Amino acid sequence: MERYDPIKIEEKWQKIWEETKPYQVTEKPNTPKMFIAEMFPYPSGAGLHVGHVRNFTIVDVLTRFYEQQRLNVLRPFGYDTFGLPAENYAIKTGTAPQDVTKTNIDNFRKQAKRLGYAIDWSREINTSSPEYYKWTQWCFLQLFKKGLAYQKESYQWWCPEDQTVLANEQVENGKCWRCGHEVEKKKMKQWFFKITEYADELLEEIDSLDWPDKIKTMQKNWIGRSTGAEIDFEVEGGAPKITVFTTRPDTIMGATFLVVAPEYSGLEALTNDDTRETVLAYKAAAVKKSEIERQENKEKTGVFTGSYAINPATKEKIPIYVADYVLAGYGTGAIMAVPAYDDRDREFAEKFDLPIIEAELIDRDLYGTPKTTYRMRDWLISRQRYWGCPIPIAYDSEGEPHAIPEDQLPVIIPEVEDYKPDHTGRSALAKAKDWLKVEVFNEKTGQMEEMTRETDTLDGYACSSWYLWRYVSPHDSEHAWDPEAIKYWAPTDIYVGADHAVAHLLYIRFWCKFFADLGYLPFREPVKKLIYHGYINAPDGKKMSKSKGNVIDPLDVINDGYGADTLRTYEMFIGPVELDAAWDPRSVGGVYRFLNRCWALVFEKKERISDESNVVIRNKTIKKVTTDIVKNNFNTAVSALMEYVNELFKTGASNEDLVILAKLIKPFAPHLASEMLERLNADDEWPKWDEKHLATDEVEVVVQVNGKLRARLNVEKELLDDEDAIISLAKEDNNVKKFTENGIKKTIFVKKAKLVNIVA
RNA sequence: GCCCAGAUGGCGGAACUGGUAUACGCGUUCGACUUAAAAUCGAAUGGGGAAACUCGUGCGGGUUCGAUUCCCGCUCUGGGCACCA
Repeated sequence: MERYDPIKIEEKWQKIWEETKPYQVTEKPNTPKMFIAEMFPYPSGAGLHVGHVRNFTIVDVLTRFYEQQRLNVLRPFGYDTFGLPAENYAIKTGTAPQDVTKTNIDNFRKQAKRLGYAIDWSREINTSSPEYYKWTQWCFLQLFKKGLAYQKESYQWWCPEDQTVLANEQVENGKCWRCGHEVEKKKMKQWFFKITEYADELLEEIDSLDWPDKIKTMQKNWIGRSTGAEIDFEVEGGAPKITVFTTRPDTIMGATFLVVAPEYSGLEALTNDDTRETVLAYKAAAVKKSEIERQENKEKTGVFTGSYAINPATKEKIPIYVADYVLAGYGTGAIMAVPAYDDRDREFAEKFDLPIIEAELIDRDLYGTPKTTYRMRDWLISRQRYWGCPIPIAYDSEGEPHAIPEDQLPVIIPEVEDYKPDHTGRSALAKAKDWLKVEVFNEKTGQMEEMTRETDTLDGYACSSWYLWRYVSPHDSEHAWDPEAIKYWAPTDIYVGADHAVAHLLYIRFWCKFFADLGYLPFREPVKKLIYHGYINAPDGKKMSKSKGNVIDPLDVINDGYGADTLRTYEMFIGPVELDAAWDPRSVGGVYRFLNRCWALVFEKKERISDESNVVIRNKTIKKVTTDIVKNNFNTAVSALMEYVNELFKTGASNEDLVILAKLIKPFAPHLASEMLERLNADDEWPKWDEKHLATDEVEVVVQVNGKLRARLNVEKELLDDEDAIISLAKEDNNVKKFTENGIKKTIFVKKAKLVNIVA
């Protein structure tokens, strides 16, 4: 008797898929398409972890499900390869990041193939390959040409450990998202993408997206639109007027002082000989404070600048303070303080003994001009790192930036000896002296000129802001994406991931809108449906980590003899897709037993019954599994299959029963299903259910008295249409009679629930 | 502090649109097979009770013939944001 040997059959089918390439697709104009992708992985040296497997398997289940329905399904794969881990490894060992990356990609590819994913391997992309980042640079230049990539000198988050600036989104609790070191503020000239240009559209289109509410809310909060007004305050003694932003212009009668941020540009002009020293010292201290320090100590601090402003409503003379509770990057960096209406202002007023006036409210538009501001800032994209996409810019002798012409792309990352950034604040690219010099046409002088290249590289998020579109024509050397192919495949129908709720998912929307405006994309939202799945924790419920020694390696699970099908099916069965789950080795065994039973039904139990015997459960199971997969209830889809198999064990199985089983299980356990289908001599086309076979001839009607279950009646299906007959049957039941001795007030029959409730 | 999500057996979790709470899996117990064990197969399994029955979905109220589901008020847990004027 043949035993279920997953290792053997998985090897067999993986070899077949490698040779026949059944998942390689091309545009078929008359066939409906489906474009499904996961958030592509960063290929670490550790290889796939169980979270990757959950991510990729969700995509695979959907891919196979729609493929079995004969849709034209694009399911590509790629690697997000720029970034610090490879670079830090390079610094430590002297190995080129290019080489480390290649090794890791090879390993990831091998492991993904071992899991039997239905990937179109001809479309693999790698963000650090020159043929890819050439087009990342092209994207940058489009933004640059439209003025949406620009330079600005400002205070920025700086990670002293990684020697680079960070975007707002990359600072978590005042610490660098990569190394965990506390970040500082540093004044630098940096490149930005003007995402705020699209703030309104990014906000307003959120509601129309088929995305989890959690993510939608996070994005709305992140953009943080607030409407209010800007109000000018004249300053006594000739210093420039101060414009404040407020959401409560109606409270101006109660504004008893002004506060400006430490980084406020006109700060020094507000000081006098007596206050200058203290004010500048306060500023220096505030700027130096780490984010952690700011958060830990929320006690209000500040100093008087020495100047007074005139409240335009009351004409009163009010003092101007500098305090770090006012943020330079929001609004105008200056506020009117209304201690009677604002808790923070009150705190400050109490501490510095400033007047608190419960003044009357006035018309909002009397003294200000309406203004909308956003919490979201422009996206800082410069990184002082070696292992990133070089920014295709060169500077002339005046320090003015010029685009590297598109026909000179890609700007290849130069080879250097030492990948470490030096302490000039420039990346290791600055060490490639020959590379730094480039001849570029200067449109101002009308001449070719030797210029100096930009040494910053792009934030890795730039590379992942357009990769979904690259998948449609990954080897196109003429375009970032082919205009015809993008029309057929994009936008992405289903996108699956577990991270990047604001950053990546906001950036990709921003670029989509930008390129739609340029006419390169025929849609304005890149992702129709987003599946945001939970993490998988260790059996002890804690996060898996190398240091805790509680990491489950998916390849170990496979090689222990369970095989890829068990691993895949288990991870779909582990719980609701959106929730975190804890790994349970014993449940893995349960899933393995289930697959064994599927095998046994086909290969060990040879007696077959008639196709009619199980027609009801068969149709029910088809319906349940189909609708569950559409709703992404993968755990209950697997449960339904388990129930079906348990039933087939009890009743025996017909040939048709087994064919249906194999087809339904294929998205989860494709190797086993292929083996079963081969034996049963059937194709894998997704089955349809027939509504008329969803109920048996005899059905059970539940009888309640006062909402409590008192009897069950078995009646002919047709009798459900006869309410009076059912109710009299129910009343005749002996147990029901016992509870209705004192008379019946009312009866309720619910046909759909097959339920009678008698109110006694 | 603000916003979001959640709380169901010993455990992970099911439950359509307000209609039989605990599907499925794990664990446990018993039985079959075996010299034995493992594997496999079968049965039982929310608490109390001999049973009839009764109590049960975080807590307290409410609406309803009927509430895990809807409403009000709490508690706790997870996540996000956090001096955004």
